[in-house]
Amino acid sequence: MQDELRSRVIDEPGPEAPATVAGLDVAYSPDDTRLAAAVVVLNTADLSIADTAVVRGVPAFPYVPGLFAFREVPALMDALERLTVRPEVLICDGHGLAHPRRFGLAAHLGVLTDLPSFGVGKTRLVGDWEPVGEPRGARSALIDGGETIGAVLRTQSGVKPVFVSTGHRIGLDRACELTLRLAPRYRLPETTRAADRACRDLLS
DNA sequence: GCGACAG
DNA sequence: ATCTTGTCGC
Repeated sequence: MQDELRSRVIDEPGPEAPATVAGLDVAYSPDDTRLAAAVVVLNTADLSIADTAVVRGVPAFPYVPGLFAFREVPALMDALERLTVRPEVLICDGHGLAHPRRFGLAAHLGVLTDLPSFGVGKTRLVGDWEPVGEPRGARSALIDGGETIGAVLRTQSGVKPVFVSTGHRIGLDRACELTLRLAPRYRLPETTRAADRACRDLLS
């Protein structure tokens, strides 16, 4: 299914200066029987919240590295459908093309919604990289099988870098640029932080 | 057979 | 992802 859907990924520069960006995240109950999925739309200009959609659900699939999207996509699509404001870019918690078959969660959601999308992951799934420079904004190419599949980006000096990879209808440079703009103070972009809070709140 | 393995 | 324990820094 991933090999099939991958053919629908579009490689283009993407929006120059999106006015709205959405963060997506999922939280689980301790026993793994329930979950909450959130999509929070932020205004890029001041990082204020433009819209929020949160839904309760159940895991649609066990956690299997490489098949992660099948676990979270159903609930995230439910949340996306409840949005009032249509975001210009989707920023997912996980990888885009930095995946064994080049079709991680961010690419999957991008194809299903046909919205520009990319992933910001906290740890690597596949790929190797050279040490990243220390200052904020430094980046190193994430390489797998001889091709660049993403970037290891330092969003804060002296803090562990994040893994940025494109999903659909956006280029890596713009994805990194946006990630930096959305992470003025913390390691993770405000989109991810806002979504993480929203779904965690609904779960508890 | 052994190590790696998004969230 | 979630839980636990401990340390560092503002």
